[in-house]
Amino acid sequence: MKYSHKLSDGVHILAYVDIYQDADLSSGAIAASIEANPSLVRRLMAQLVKAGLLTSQPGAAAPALARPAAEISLLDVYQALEGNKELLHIDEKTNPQCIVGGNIQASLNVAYAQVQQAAEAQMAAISLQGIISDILQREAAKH
Amino acid sequence: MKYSHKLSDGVHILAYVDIYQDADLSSGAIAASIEANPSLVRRLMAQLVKAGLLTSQPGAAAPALARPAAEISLLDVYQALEGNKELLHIDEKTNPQCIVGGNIQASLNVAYAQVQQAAEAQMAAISLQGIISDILQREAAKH
DNA sequence: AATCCTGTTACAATAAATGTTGCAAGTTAC
DNA sequence: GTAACTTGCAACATTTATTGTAACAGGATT
Repeated sequence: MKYSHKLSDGVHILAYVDIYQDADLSSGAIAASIEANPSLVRRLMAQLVKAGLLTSQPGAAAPALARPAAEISLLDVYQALEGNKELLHIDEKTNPQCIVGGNIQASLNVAYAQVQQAAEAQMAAISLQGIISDILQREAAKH
Repeated sequence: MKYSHKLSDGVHILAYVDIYQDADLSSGAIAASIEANPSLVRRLMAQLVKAGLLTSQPGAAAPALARPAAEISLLDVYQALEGNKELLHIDEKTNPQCIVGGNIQASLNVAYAQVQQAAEAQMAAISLQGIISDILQREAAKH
């Protein structure tokens, strides 16, 4: 399959809404920045709204962060857009009559959960505010 | 795309080789345990051999772990089969003329590298021996 | 010599992602 | 109040990384 960049695009949307809050915040404008199409942006925004990270108004291009960027973590965005999607994936079709095939799924589930937890702890430690500040610093450094 | 279970299948192969070392270790026998096809198993085994985790002999069904299972980590297997594949993926096509689009790739690269490192540290802490022991314990608990 | 095996390649099929299109319904400006 | 925008949602097409399948040269075993 293709690799997902929902998380990247989701962060992009939230950062855009924060940085350009006094400019055009239509899905078309944001899509131009992501170089994606407005429909995808609206799909992602709908998920961010549902997860309580963003507010929006039907009919009006007026999205806003639902809470301060410092209180939104990368993990919040990940879970909003990817749900409980695991980073690593079990092979769910193994031969149950084999010692290995019959038990490895359970064993790997434990191991993968540990990896997932480590990754999520790190994602929780990264805030949207940190990313926005980094973006603005990089922009300032260009001039 | 499909989700990759190369890592799961790779661990499966290594565990199988260790547990069934006195039985049939042909790619067909291992494939039957994974419920995959022998060609896939041979492809994965070739990568494990190249990475120095497994030994094999052309023409003879005689694979063996290249070093003790306690000295093979989940990270070793991951890197053998997935190379340097990142768990999270940047959107590489953003508008460089936008403050967000022009800088977010670099910002997210840093953030994602931190997440990757946390996940890899956890993978490094999980040994093949640990997984094999867990498999054998689960099997024993069935009776 | 016959039969199995590995190692490798090329191509087909599958599945999860994004792209595209269309439209009902809300909002704003005039 | 109507024209021109917007969001929100759904259906379908396209893309692409994966696994599946088939074929075959060459080594190993009996």
